[in-house]
Amino acid sequence: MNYKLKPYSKLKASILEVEEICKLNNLSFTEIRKQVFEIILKKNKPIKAYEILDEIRNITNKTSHPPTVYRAIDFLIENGFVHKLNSINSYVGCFHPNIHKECYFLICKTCNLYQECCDDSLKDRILKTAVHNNFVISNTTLEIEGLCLDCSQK
Amino acid sequence: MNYKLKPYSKLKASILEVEEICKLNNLSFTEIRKQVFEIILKKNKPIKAYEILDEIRNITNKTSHPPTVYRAIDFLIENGFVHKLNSINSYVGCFHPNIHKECYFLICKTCNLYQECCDDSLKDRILKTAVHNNFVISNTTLEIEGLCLDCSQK
DNA sequence: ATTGCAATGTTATAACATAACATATATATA
DNA sequence: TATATATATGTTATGTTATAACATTGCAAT
Repeated sequence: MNYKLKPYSKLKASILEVEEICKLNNLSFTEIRKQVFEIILKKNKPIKAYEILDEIRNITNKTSHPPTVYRAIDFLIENGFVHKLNSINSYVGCFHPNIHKECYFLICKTCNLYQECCDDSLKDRILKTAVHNNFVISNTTLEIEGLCLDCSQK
Repeated sequence: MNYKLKPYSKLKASILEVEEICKLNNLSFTEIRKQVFEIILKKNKPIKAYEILDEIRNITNKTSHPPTVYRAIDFLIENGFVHKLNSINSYVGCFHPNIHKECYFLICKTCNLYQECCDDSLKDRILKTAVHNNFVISNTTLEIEGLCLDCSQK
């Protein structure tokens, strides 16, 4: 059955999913990594590294430092649980960690909400373009900035 | 006739073309802006802002500061003469300043060479994806990192 | 000539990210 | 179980990228 999850459950489900993936692949989903992942998911919008750092400090009451956060982010990105949006130096959780590492993004300039758009024909088109240019892709950044439906109607 | 230009002429041609565009559109292509543009073109690879700054200091024998460079870059980007590659915080000259502001890029991880790929069907596909998501595009970042033909054969 | 505006100069600092080394914790192996 | 090894984290310092804010200059319009 395909029922909707409440936001809270959705967050919890994502974490459980990632825990599962890590277990299966022998990756250590440590406390810090879990905290950072949860912070990113909770925000539900692109979040900055130093914003995460502030959160970590709040949660743990410790004087954490940038490398702590950046290392956790690196781990999460490497394993496809989080993506970086280069155009705005921010990080977002991945909605389909099981399916793919690469995503394309629509980012609303006004409300900051983002959508992953994992359109296969787009992916295909990009691949074809690369092939046409004799180019071997290792990593694609596609970020579309603009206005979402709600904001474009205001 | 469609003959090739020597690199020097090509650079000069680009500068003349931009001068022309500026004249027609009443934009002031000042000395600094011209210098920065020329430095970017000469490098012929993605170049960093502080690299440009060093060059400017060399050329002018003055103690120039970051804002000088960033302002010039802003001007050049705004008017479509230069693009920023967000994934590597670098800048490149635009090959078709007359035709469009948006370009897509193939960036070789090994030799750093880049190609603009202004494939219409790709552009079309991106637009369709946006429309499908009720999204109004203002700005698109598409950067494909990987290996160019030469480097992939080594 | 004077006013206004666009461009540049200058100082300082904000925002983003990593190097390098010390310490702790987990895991594997004898 | 003790020891070695690798992995993860703590900590300090610094590197890199970018902008705010205000002063000055130079040109253009009235």
